[in-house]
Amino acid sequence: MPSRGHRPSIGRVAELAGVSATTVSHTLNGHRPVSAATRKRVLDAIEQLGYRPNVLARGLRTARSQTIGLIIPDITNPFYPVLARGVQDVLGPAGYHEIITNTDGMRELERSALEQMIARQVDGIAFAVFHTHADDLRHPIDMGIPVVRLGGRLVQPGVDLVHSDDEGGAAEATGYLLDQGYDRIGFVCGPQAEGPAAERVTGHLATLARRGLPPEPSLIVHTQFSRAGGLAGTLRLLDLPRPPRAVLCANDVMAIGALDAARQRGLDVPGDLAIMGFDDIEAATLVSPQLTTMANPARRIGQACGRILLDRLSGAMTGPSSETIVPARLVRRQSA
Amino acid sequence: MPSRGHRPSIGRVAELAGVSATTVSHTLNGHRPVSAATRKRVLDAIEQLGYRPNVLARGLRTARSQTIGLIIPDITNPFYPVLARGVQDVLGPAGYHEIITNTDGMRELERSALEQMIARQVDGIAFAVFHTHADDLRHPIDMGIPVVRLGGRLVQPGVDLVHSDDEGGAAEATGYLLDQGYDRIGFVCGPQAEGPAAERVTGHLATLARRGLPPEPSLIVHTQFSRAGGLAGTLRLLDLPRPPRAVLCANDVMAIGALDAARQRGLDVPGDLAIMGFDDIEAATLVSPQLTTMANPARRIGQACGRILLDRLSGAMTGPSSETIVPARLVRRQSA
DNA sequence: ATGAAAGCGCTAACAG
DNA sequence: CTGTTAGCGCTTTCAT
Repeated sequence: MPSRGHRPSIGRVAELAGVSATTVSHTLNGHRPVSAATRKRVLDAIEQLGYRPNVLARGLRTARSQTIGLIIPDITNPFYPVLARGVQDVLGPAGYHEIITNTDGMRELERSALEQMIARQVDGIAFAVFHTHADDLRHPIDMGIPVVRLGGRLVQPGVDLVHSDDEGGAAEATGYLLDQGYDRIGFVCGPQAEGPAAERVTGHLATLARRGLPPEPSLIVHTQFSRAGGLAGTLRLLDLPRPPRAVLCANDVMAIGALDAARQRGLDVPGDLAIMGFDDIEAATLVSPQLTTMANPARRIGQACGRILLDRLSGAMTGPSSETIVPARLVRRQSA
Repeated sequence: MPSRGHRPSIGRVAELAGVSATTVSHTLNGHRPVSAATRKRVLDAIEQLGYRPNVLARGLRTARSQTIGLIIPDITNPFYPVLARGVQDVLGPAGYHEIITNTDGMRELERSALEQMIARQVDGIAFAVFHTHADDLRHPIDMGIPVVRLGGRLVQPGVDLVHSDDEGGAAEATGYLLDQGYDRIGFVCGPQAEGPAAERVTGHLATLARRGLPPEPSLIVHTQFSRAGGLAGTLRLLDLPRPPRAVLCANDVMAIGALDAARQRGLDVPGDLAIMGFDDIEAATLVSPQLTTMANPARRIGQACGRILLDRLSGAMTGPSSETIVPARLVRRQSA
């Protein structure tokens, strides 16, 4: 029975087993052969004392903390937990843990989070923040810490980039609606296309162009990234002289607002009006009718991030920077 | 400019500033006076080298890692990120970081997570897992690590307990509906009341009893904890000879199923049928009509947990174990 | 107001 | 196959 409130050290184990600390160390991490008899004595001592190797001490010695830092705006935003889980899918089995810091999008907090990560000797950093100057990442890069940036498009030496294919996703969504026979599609976008939303507009227009369809400026409305915004934007489209029979929204929350608009006008969805969202949030399956949407591949992004970090840490990857684009996936729910 | 790939140590700083490591240490954490002149030289050196104290090394010396472990089933379940954020609200400002482990509800993973936490020298553990034997927590307790259990009702020496007031919340919800003039209330519950759901049934019945209303067994239906379950359960209630005009569901997802049932039967909500949920998930505001519900105080629970951990770590709290019950909050959205 | 030295728990040369 | 020794970066007596 381990004694209360006291952590046994490798030395205590060695003492009890009648061997040196070195031998205990090697039985534990197999860096050199240990005789079966000795191994058993060591293992017994460990068992008896309830010994667990001190990861911090090991890290001090080996200069590897087996920890990676994840810096995000807000774990409460449902996108990030999934991302975090994706990172852990890959890094967890390799013995890494992650520490997460929320910045609420404040630059000062982002910066201090990075310094904290350095102070904690993280082996790698996953940085999921949109608006950051390249300068802010200088310190970790100079320290030789691998940094992966999640989202955004800024290519920067020393920083690997992973993001979803918003452009391709929107292009696919638009193509899907066109294939369903809707030749005029409304697009409900944010105030001014920023971040991923900009790429989504681009993708939408790209498909129209590729299919030889002239872009109608009146079919693209700018509004808020919210349920109310989606409602207002859709109503504007429905009030057009020749309203579209299908609307594509920049995200699911706006699409839910579009459903409100349809209900308000007594339109059947998708009979009278087809509505598509983007992201595949949980609520997409909880509204009626359920939303057809492009699944934002948060988990895959996290996994890709984890793999890159692992490759950097093992030396399997050495280039100055890479870019990984994870495809969005069409999720059909409205049988239009 | 800091040199690439090399972390300066306290010794390097001391050297550059022309003082001893001791003095650098003390300028940093103010454990003894340092002359203004010296302080400036040290700070300059730190700035120049881009030095950050190694938290791991400090922890090795002080036997405090400034880290707490959070063990949960799945960060992807929207309840837990909010909980985690609550914990950080309190612990973050005190200089603690948290490492999170997902167990997917598997006992073996829960156990190994606990051992990992010990190996990482966490200063405290927040354990949010329903079905765990008291035995599993023995090791951390024996090591003298404060453990807070989140959810569940098991009172155990050495383990502080924090959970939401599911019973009181359901009692309040029932009272609210009665106050609205609904004298017969249907309750849609899970297969067999387990976990928090059991307390919610208890609370519901308690209010009925308190108001002198006889319990009608037929008004309590058992079904699945899902949207489909909520739909089926509500239909069963609506098919009763004297159907209730109000239904209270054990969670929001089921309540959304209840909305489906109303729509299917052409009933206006809340005009013909009032529907209440429990938890206040994001989707509660995204369905139509929005759900009146009892907000599960995840963030408050996390904060309470953080405060307890902090008190235990500072020695401000010393009893063998405590129980904290965080009230659920009524969120009115259907103006019935 | 400042330094020297020891030691936290561990791993990795370097012996044998 | 096993042990001795040094040292990772830091804090903390004990001196001065």
